[in-house]
Amino acid sequence: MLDVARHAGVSKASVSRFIGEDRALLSDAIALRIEQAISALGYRPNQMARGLKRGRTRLIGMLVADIRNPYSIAVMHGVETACRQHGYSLVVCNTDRDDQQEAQHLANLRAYNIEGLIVNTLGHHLEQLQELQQEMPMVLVDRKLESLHADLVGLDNPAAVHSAIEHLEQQGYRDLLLVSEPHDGTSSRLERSAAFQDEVARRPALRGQSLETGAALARHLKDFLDAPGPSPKALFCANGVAALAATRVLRELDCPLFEGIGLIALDDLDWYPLVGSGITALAQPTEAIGTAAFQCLLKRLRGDTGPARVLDFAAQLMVRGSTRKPPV
Amino acid sequence: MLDVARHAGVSKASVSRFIGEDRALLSDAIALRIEQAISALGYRPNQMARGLKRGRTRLIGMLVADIRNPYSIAVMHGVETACRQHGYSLVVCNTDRDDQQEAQHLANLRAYNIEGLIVNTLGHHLEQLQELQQEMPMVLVDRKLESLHADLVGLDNPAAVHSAIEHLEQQGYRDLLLVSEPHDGTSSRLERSAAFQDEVARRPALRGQSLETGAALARHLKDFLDAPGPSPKALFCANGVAALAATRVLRELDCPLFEGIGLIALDDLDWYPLVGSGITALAQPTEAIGTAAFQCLLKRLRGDTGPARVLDFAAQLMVRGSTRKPPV
DNA sequence: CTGTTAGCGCATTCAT
DNA sequence: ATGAATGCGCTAACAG
Repeated sequence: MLDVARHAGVSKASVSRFIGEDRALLSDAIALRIEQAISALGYRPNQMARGLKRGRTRLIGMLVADIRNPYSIAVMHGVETACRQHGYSLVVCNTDRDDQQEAQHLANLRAYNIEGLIVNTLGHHLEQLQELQQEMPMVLVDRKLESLHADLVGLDNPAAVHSAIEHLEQQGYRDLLLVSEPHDGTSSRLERSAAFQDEVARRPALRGQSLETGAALARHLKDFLDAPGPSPKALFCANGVAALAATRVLRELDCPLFEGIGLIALDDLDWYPLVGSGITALAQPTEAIGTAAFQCLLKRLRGDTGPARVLDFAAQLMVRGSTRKPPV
Repeated sequence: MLDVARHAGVSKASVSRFIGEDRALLSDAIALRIEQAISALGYRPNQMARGLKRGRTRLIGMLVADIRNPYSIAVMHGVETACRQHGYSLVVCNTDRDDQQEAQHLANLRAYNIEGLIVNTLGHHLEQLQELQQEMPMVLVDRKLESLHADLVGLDNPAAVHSAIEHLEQQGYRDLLLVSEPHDGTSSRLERSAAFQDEVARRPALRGQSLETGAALARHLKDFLDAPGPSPKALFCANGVAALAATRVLRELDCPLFEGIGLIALDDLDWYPLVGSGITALAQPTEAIGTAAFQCLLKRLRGDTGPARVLDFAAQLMVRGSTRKPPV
């Protein structure tokens, strides 16, 4: 910076003003000389130093539970795009669903003076999160934590489950099985599970049970298929991971996809059309969710101190073969 | 920090030593007092300031062409794990295959004083990359850029293609079609394409052509299927994206998967077993590739100035239904 | 072993 | 409209 100042025959202060938002205060002559000096020397301001001085690092942090989950990726893509459009950079931390890593990453993010945080993890370490929230705005994605009073962005789970069940019932399915990943406290899983019970309870024609993925999935699924009861049967997979696991098991059981059994999944993955007659899905507007999460943060950064917002997005039903031909 | 120093009745320097690697120089008594003061005040050192002073930010940058490509995610997961194990944090920048965004992100990464860079992009902006390479170590993943003299980590493409063609030939396929994404200069695509031509040329029994994904894919693929010629026919998809596109088209053409035609894909995705009779694949050791990329960087950061290394990993053949029952 | 001093690169008073 | 001076939080050289 000193080099630039000397090269332009001005003071560091003027260069600083040129770099920052005070460019209007400079005379055209000086601004021009600085601009030339900058490009002549290939000068790039050091963001670390700027951040240190102003307290604004232009950095947003995002805590992700499972980076290999396509949902997380899609949301993160939305967040990153929005960040860039507003001059922010995104620091992504993946916890691999590990509590210790979550703690470690939270500490790191704070050490790097991020200006805001987007959280999509288990949200254990409540104290740490609360501390962080004193220092910076925070928004929860797909996770509700009542005690945190943070902005919430996610799917309208009851509505999504409603359309799923409604669709299954209309298509003639009568015996439903909810397949989810283990309930580890993730609010969206609980919500979907509760909504499922609820929907089934209010429809006399339907029967509904639920199951968790895991080692015993194959056995339990077989039991479900073999058991007598109302028919036809259908699976409702609560997310992409569950859908993958369930479909895998169906194949292992030599169950023709999807003649003996229906299937609908929450989350729409790019390969769903390719499996069997195609997997019916409820697509989440992941890009919009990501964008909204960043927008929330931005509003807070700009001084909005209103009450915590809750943004619920709607899922879109994509009908494919897996719910189209219920056996009689 | 000053607070901690006062609370412990010592100087900032001692606190600094405690924080950093000079802890051994402190007397037990003082170390203890500092430790207590730190936890009493909940003090966390500011990484920005440390980085500013020492020139070591403990930050690694990674430039990714397409964050929605599972290959990139898998490699990135490997890199991130390795980073964390060595106390580094990873800043990921996604360019969405856009040259301008690549330039922008490169500038940003420099501004944030990252210590090393992992590149998995088109690698246009050669000048910028070369400049950066003066300032920090750099490793290319799945991309060769001769003029850059950087460490290279990736797949042994000729060997991988060799096993693919070998497998197809052994299974009885005779007419092969390579499906890749458009050749945008990506070295791995070129390598795979060249290796394909090469392998086919040295096998008199085989015929080989190639095709790029895009709007005309469906028409071209139909032409291939309908055309007379040696038989049976098989597709070789050069990566996961191509495999998705090709399989989608096969379904649209009502081609039973995979009775009329064989298919093998480079990259193994989690849903391959579920499509038709299963998609045969060559799995890349993505986690290992990511780890190796970081290790290269680490060696350079520790002073290794030897010649550029080239690390080629081997793919592993996963045989599934798509190459198992060639029609007669 | 420990404290003092002097910056890292920049933004911001305060003068002018 | 511009420059000089001060300090952000920390580390490194030097003394002691």
